[in-house]
Amino acid sequence: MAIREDPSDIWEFKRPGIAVDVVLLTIIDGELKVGLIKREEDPYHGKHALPGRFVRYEESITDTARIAIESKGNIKANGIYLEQLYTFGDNLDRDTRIRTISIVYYGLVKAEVIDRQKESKFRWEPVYGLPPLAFDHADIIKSAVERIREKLFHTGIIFNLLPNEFTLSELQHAFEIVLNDSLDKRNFRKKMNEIYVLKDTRKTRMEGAHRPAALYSYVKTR
Amino acid sequence: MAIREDPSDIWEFKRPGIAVDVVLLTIIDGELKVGLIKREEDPYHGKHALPGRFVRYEESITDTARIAIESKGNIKANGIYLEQLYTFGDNLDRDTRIRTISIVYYGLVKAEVIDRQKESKFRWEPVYGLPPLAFDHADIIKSAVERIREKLFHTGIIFNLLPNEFTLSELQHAFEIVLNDSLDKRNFRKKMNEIYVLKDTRKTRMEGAHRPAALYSYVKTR
DNA sequence: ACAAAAGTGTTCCAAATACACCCATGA
DNA sequence: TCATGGGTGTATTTGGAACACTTTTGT
Repeated sequence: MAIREDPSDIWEFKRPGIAVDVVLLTIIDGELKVGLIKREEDPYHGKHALPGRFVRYEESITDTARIAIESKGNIKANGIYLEQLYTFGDNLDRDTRIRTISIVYYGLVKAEVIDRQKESKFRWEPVYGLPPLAFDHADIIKSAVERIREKLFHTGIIFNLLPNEFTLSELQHAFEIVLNDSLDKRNFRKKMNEIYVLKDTRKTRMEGAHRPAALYSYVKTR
Repeated sequence: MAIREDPSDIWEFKRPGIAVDVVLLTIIDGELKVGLIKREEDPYHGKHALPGRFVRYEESITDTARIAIESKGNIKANGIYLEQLYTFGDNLDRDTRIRTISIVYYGLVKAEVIDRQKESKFRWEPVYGLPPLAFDHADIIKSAVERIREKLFHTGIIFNLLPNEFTLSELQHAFEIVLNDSLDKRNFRKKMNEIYVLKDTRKTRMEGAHRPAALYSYVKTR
C-alpha cells in the first residue's frame, strides 16, 4: 500500500506465512474460559493452543478469524464480538517449520451460543488456571484479558458475555469474573447508571428463596 | 504457530503480500511532523504516503520497520522508539495491484538525529495540516497520534521526542504539541513530579533576556 | 526600569470509595 | 421465622482544575 518496493518485486522473494489466531473468551459456570485446541502433532504435542487459520489471498483477516472460529470451535461466528489484539512476527522460530506471522484477535462469546459437546479437540479451559500451552499462547491470553479489562468501564464490551436480559447481580458478577476481583454493590450500581443506559424490562427473575431480581437489557453506553 | 492446517499446506494456496508501514513522528520548529514519501507512481501519483517495506522471510517485523526507516527516511533507526499500532488487512483493494496486509508501526524520533537534507522524496510534513495522502494513511496517522496521547501521562514516551537534557518548559511544550492543546504550568509541573523521576542536572540554559531555566534529564516513570 | 520566561501553593470542585440496613421470597 | 440474595443513600477521601505573583536575567 505505501511507497515501498515495486509490488511486482514481491513475487521475487520468499514470503512468510501469515495466520490469524483467536483468543475466544466466555463465561461458563461463573468462570472465565478460553477456547483451546489440544495439539496432536509436534511441536508441543499434547499441549493446548489457540485456534487459528492461514490467511487466504481472497479473505479479509476478520473473515479468516471468523472462519477459524466456526471451523475449529464449532460456533456460529456471527454475533461474536471480535477485536484485533496484536500481531506477532518477531520470533522467527515460533513455528519451527515455517516462518509465520500471527495476527491475534480476541473474541467474546455469549455462553448461550457455544456448543457444549464433550469430547472434541476444542475445549473451554479456565483462564485463571490454564493447562500447559503451546508457543507463547499463555502470554497472549493474558494480554487479551488485560485489554478487555481496560475497555470494561469505557465500552459496552461486557454485554458480549451476557444474555440479552440480565440482572444487575449477573452484570456485576461478569465484571468481577473478568477483573478477577470483587466490587462494591452500591458503587457498582451507581456506576452502571452513569456509564450505560439500561432498560428495565419490567420482568423479574425468581430463582431461590429470596427476593426476585429485575431484568435489564443493554441500550447503549453514555 | 497455533493449531491450524498442516503448515505444509501453506505452499498450496496463494498468499497475500505482507508489509510494514511506519508513522514516523518528530517535533521540528515547535510542530508535530510526520515523515512521508511523495509517490511517483500510480495509484495516488503525487500524493504522500507512509514509508514501508515488504517483510522478507528472514526478517523480524521490527527489523522490517527499522530497515524501512533507514532506507526510506535516511535516519539511523537505532534509538528510535518503535511500537506496533495496528494491522490492516480487511480492505482487499487497498493496494490495487496485489492483496497486501499492512502492519503499521509508529516511531518517535528525536529531532537531533534527523537528516535535514532538502530535496528528497522523504519529507517531514505537519500533522495538523497534512498534504493529500494516499490510501487511508491520513486516518492511520490520526490513530497513531491518538495512541500516543493515551500513553503520554502513563509512560515516558514523550522523552523520545526530546533531547537528553531539557527544560521543564520544553517538556511542557512537547506535551502541548502532541496534545494540540495548552496546559497549566503549575499543574503540569506538579504532575511531572508525580509521574516521573527527573534529575536536576544542576546546569541551566540561558537564552534570551530572562531568567535561565534549569536543565533536567529523565530517570524513570514512577 | 522594563520586558520576558522561570518558578512556586492554595482553594475549589468532582469523582471515587467506604460503609449498613431493609425488602421480598421460599422453605 | 429464618435464610438468602435484591435493593437503596450518605459521608469521607482523593485527585484534578483553576488561579496570580515573585524571581532572574538581558537590554
